[in-house]
Formats: sequence, C-alpha cells, structure tokens
Amino acid sequence: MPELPDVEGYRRFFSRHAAGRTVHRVVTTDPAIVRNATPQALDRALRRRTFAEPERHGKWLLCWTDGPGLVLHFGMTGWFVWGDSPDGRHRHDRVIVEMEGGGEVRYRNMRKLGGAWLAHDAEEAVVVTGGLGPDALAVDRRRFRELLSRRRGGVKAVLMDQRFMAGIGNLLADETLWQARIHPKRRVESLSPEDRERLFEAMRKVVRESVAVEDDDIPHKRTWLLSVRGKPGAVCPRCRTPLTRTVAAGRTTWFCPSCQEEPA
DNA sequence: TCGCTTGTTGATGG
DNA sequence: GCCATCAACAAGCG
Repeated sequence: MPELPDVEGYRRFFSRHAAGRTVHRVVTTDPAIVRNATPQALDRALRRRTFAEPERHGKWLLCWTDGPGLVLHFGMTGWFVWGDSPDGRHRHDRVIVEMEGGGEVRYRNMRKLGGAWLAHDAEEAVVVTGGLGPDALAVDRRRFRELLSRRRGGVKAVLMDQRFMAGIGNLLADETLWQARIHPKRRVESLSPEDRERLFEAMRKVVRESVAVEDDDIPHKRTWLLSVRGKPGAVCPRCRTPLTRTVAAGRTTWFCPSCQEEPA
C-alpha cells in the first residue's frame, strides 16, 4: 500500500525487527523479484551481516548492514510481514530474511511491481533509485518553490514525479490538490505565488499528518478527501458538492468541481 | 469477460 | 527537447 507514509511505516517496522540483528540466511522464492543480483549472490552478500538503522527516501527503503544494503521498492502491493518461524509463509513472500536467533522479515509483494536490489554502497543505491528529488517529508519551502519554478505541465504529474520530489503518489496528490484548492489539470506555470504557497502548505500538512498516523493505511480524518475518495456518491467533505472523477497524469483523479477552480 | 487498482518505465506522437 | 498519453509489467477483486 505504498506511498511515502506507508513506506515510513515499513521503515519503522524494519527498524523494530531487524536493526542490530544479524542475518542467518536470505531466502528468495521468486528470483525475478531481485532485480540486479541472483538469489545466491544476495544471500552471500547479506549472510552474517548485521543490519543498521534503515533509511527511507521517498517510497524507497534502504536496509543497510555493516556491509552492503538491501534496497526495496514496494510497488503498489508490497509490505512487510514478521514471522517467528517459517510457518505461515505466504506464496507472495518473495524475499525472506531469516535472522540469527530466530524470526524472519518477509517482503511480501502480490503484483511484482517494485522489487529488491543489492547495493554495495550509498552511491550504488543512488543509481538504483534513479535520481530522486528531495524527500517530501523533509523538503523546505524555499527548495519546493525553487524546484517548482523549473517545471512546466500538469501540476498533478509534477507532484507525482519522483525526480521533482520523492514520496507523493496518486492518492496523496489528490489529497494535496484538494486541500490546496487547486484543480488537478492546472499547469504549474499558471500557478500564482499564492497558489504555490498553498500547494506547499497542503503537501507538507498531508505528508506530516499521514506519517503521524501509527495505523497502517493512509487516513483517515473525515475532513479529508481520502475519507470519501472513490466511494459511490461521494461528496466534497468541505462543501458537499458531488466529487468528479477524471484522468490526470494517466491516473484516476478525484476532485471537487466547486472548491478546485478550473484550469487557467 | 471486463474494468479497476496506493507505481514506474519506455514507446509514441504532438 | 519537453510534455501528454498509453501499454506493459502482474495478480487479484467485483
């Protein structure tokens, strides 16, 4: 279920279960899910290594050891499961990290979007993750403004572009635009300074509050678009106007035709 | 059977 | 070169 807040949850999960622990063995049940190494090479590289604190950048999770690191992307259907023993493994558990002393972290991924990579150092991880922009949780106002000023085109496509800023996906983009009262088909070059300010504030609020939710799934609050998005007969939580469904940036997009003004 | 899905990439066309 | 669109990847659900 991964956008930035979900992956932040996986980072905490991995930290809790694996940081400071040593790898007994890495079992790969689906060789194709490891994108840049064989299952044997992955096992050999990580076995007897001890995990450090994992890092997250956008939707990517970097699980470093005292040697190389396991780099994970969760696609649309990836998540972690902990097991005390090999019992109860699921057929979608595609990479399993068995720990010395017992227990295992399972990388479960139904559809095989995303995957696992082996990185020998930070530089290699940058190559794997492919030129990400600043993390959406960490980017500051000035940088956001500066990056936005260099872009053209549909605002939703820009928000979701991981090279612009890392972490925003389809749902959080809709939520951000709705909270900022900006139409998803507006072009960024048409946004006023005030629009840009509201966009930054909304993005920061949406990301921060989503991450603060300890629970699994993205929110939540009855005041958010996400609480009604996609439901039949959904109306705007602000003004009760029926929501509109369209396609923007190639993705299903929900917005309020009353609150979010037409594209300029 | 068809359409739909929280992601990303590469082809194609304007 | 930039941008928009769409198919593909893959698997499950209604």
